[in-house]
Amino acid sequence: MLSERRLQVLRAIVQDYVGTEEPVGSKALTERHNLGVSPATVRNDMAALEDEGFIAQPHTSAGRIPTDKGYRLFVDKLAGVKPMTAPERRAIQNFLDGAVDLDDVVARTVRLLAQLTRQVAVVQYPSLTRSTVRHVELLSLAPARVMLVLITDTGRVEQRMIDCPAPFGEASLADLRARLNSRVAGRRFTDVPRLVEDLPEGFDVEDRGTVATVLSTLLETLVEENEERLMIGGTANLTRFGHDFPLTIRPVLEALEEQVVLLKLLGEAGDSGMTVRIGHENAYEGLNSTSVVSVGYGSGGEAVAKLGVVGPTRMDYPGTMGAVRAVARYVGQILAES
Amino acid sequence: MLSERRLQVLRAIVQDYVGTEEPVGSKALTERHNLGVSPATVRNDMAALEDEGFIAQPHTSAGRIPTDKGYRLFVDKLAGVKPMTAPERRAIQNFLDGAVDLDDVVARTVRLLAQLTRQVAVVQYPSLTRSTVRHVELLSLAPARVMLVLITDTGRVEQRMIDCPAPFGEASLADLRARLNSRVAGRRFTDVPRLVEDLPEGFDVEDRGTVATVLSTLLETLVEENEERLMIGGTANLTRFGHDFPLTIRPVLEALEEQVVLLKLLGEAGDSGMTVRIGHENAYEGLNSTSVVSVGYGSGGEAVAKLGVVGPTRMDYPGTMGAVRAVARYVGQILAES
DNA sequence: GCCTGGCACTCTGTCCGTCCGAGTGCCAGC
DNA sequence: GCTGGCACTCGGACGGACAGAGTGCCAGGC
Repeated sequence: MLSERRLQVLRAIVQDYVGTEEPVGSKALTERHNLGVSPATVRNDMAALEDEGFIAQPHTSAGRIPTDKGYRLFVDKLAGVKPMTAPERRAIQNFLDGAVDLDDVVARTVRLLAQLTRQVAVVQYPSLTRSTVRHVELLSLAPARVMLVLITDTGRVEQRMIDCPAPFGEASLADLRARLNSRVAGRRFTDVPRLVEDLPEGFDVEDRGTVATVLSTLLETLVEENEERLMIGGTANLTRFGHDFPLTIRPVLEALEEQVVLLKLLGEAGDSGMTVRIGHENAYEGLNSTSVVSVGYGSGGEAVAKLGVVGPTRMDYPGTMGAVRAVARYVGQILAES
Repeated sequence: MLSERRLQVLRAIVQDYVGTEEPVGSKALTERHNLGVSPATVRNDMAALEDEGFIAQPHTSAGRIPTDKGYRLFVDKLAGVKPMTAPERRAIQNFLDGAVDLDDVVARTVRLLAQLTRQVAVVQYPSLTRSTVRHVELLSLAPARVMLVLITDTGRVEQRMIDCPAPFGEASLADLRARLNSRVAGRRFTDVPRLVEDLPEGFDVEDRGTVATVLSTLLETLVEENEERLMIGGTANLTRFGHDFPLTIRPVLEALEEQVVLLKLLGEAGDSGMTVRIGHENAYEGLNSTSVVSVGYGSGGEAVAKLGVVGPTRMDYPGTMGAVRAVARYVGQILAES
């Protein structure tokens, strides 16, 4: 186990390195932090920390920089979450309050997060699987062509075109619409399959094929839309990434374009509480020099989607975590109100 | 007026510079192109071209690089559009054919363009103003709450929540829905205001307020959605931008996040035919070192939106223009089929 | 036993002078 | 009007010297 002072030294190293972006040496450390010991002592501590793998030297006779493991310890044990100040909170709320619809909420959230953290922000659209049905609408566009429109409690709308196996009258359509809604309106998406299972039985034989087609399209929509959408922003902040530009930034930009990768990234994060993935803890190779801070958000107590930021491992963790948490909380409130 | 040979020299300079990314000198030029004259002669020509402002020297005793004006001349007079090869065309078509809905078409187009041109691709969603109404749906969510859903012929769906001034019965709603659709279905969006103008007159006095509210929301939707959406991709290609990274790339990334800027950029481009904006021809300062190649695309003969790429002024114009044109053409076909 | 000051060592980044090559502009001659 | 030749300029690469920062280790003190 590391002594209390060694932990303090690690904390000081992380803080200084995050601030200056340069390897930090023993002398500078004692000057900037009241450790109450001499540089020589700190050197011994640093040697120990290096042995344990928490810090490393870029090259002999340079200062130390934290390793992923060092950041991990820092985040877990040494740093809290820095709460937002009151003015910041007000600014967040004001900014989000202006949103007019779901797209706008998400867009504003991305902007806000990127601005607050000065990093790349990622916001997942509220997921279908966890939300509830507000309404299902069926529109007859042609005798054997129906459009299915699905409206969720978060204001999201999905539509699908359906080619029916047989012509389907307006009356039958209205009937189906009514029955469908009476069963699923207000219910969770995950419950829908069970709830509509026996619906075709109530219809005339010649209509059953169409009803079944409509239902299976509805169920498909639920599944397909689990490939959820997301929005990213603040990519310009990548330019503050580091010195050795093109090589660092390129894989990150590539990863950000792969929604699949990002969704997996957010998905891996725990459902409740904040998750911080540091450097190599990220499964995706291109993000090995980045950290991802993410958290679920939702309108009720439950998370319906996630949001977070992607930044260099050398980031201000307490501040970033504070901003992410605060934004998630306010977005949740906004969603609950609408 | 420049002599034929001087134009050839300019063309050679542009081609070489685009290929090597390095200032090109007189000797190298005569070696790589059959100009039939000696380096000394070429030097004279280059001096003349520099006087006219078509090329410039980064510093004394270096080779020349084209100026924006030089690229302009190159694009206008010296270079054609390089057509895609047959296999390329097939690949484009195959790739786009797999799309399942409008979002997917746009997403695939962005990907494709970015890949073909190795630059940043921008694709505008088909515009509402130029498309036609497929269907307008009204859903009663609560006694005095209605959801308006607008479906376009390009498959796009927009929804708005409406708080009615007075409760509005199901029967009135169905009535309004029917009348509204009979008037606007299949019509162009620009014609809608005129077509619905006198609609409230057919309703009971107590319903007229609500009808008017619904109509004004519909019209608002048309206008608001003129702030059209777009999708970008291939930002990772920015890493191939140049040597002096952070400074060049940052403003570009910032511009790309400002949809307003991009939309204006595309909007400024001419309605028909391909537009190439080179360097300082772009009004937005951050894009002064980039060129934008854009073209309209649409399902019929008419353009419903635009797409294009953003890249360094030092780009392969003929190839880029060929790719942009080809993609626009095939996207148009896809939209026409669906 | 732990902390401290001192010392020798190592490595990087920088500065400076030199050198080389590429490219230019100009001029006289064909 | 083209060409070869020539002197000139300038940037980039190379290499040595130097300063600064940081380290590891050791002997001594609390």
